[in-house]
Amino acid sequence: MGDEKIHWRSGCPISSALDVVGDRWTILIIRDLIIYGTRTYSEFLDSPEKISTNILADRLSLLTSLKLIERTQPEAAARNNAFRLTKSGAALRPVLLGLGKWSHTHLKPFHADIVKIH
Amino acid sequence: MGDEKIHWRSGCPISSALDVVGDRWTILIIRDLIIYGTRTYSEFLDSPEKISTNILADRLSLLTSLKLIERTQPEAAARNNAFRLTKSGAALRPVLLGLGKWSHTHLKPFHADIVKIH
DNA sequence: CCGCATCCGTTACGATACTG
DNA sequence: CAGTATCGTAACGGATGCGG
Repeated sequence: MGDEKIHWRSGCPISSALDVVGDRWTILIIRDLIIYGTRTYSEFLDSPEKISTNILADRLSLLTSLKLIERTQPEAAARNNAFRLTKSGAALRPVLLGLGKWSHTHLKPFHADIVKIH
Repeated sequence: MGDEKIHWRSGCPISSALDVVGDRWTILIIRDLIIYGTRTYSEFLDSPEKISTNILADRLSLLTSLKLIERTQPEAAARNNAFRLTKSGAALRPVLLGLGKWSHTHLKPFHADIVKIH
């Protein structure tokens, strides 16, 4: 359920960051939290990229175990619950903004439909 | 071989950036170019994370077609060749530095062996 | 209903062997 | 040395089931 141990490929900090967020979906979940204020499981499912339920559950579990996100009411039932960023997760904001800016500047020739955030 | 079309999941710039560099290896190749001055195929293979030959060839081909990197001597034979960043690829530097900094600050509790770059 | 877990076909990865 | 071919394995992705 997502909390299987991470395989750290090296001691390089960039490599280690990718061992955590270096897949197609994890950063999108963090984007939803940082930029769009997404909070619940079904709100994440509504994002335009259409993550599937098992992947979402797996990543939420992993991000929780690494303390990038946490549940707003740890004691409450799942249906009443929501997620929010921790300081650690929120600290990824400049990275995401940098990615978005780079994308908008350098990927336009290959993907004309890229829009600006906000 | 790597230049198959990219599937753009949405118009979101962050999502689009991940459609290009959102896997475990692509950013490491760019890291090698930006931070360690790696230039040749065999030098990439020597990185501590040990990318395999087919993945490396595939990613180099993809990054070339998207003009994040280019060959230093396009006309020369493969064995005499090397890669370098284009402006577009080099523009990812702040993103990589941000990732490294985040990692060093927030991943230490889970991976004590993280070292600093340089 | 909502938040997952499970099943299962398909795709991507990763190690190794091999070729020009 | 710079790749390509092959093939076993792991991850993904969609459908569905199920408990609270």
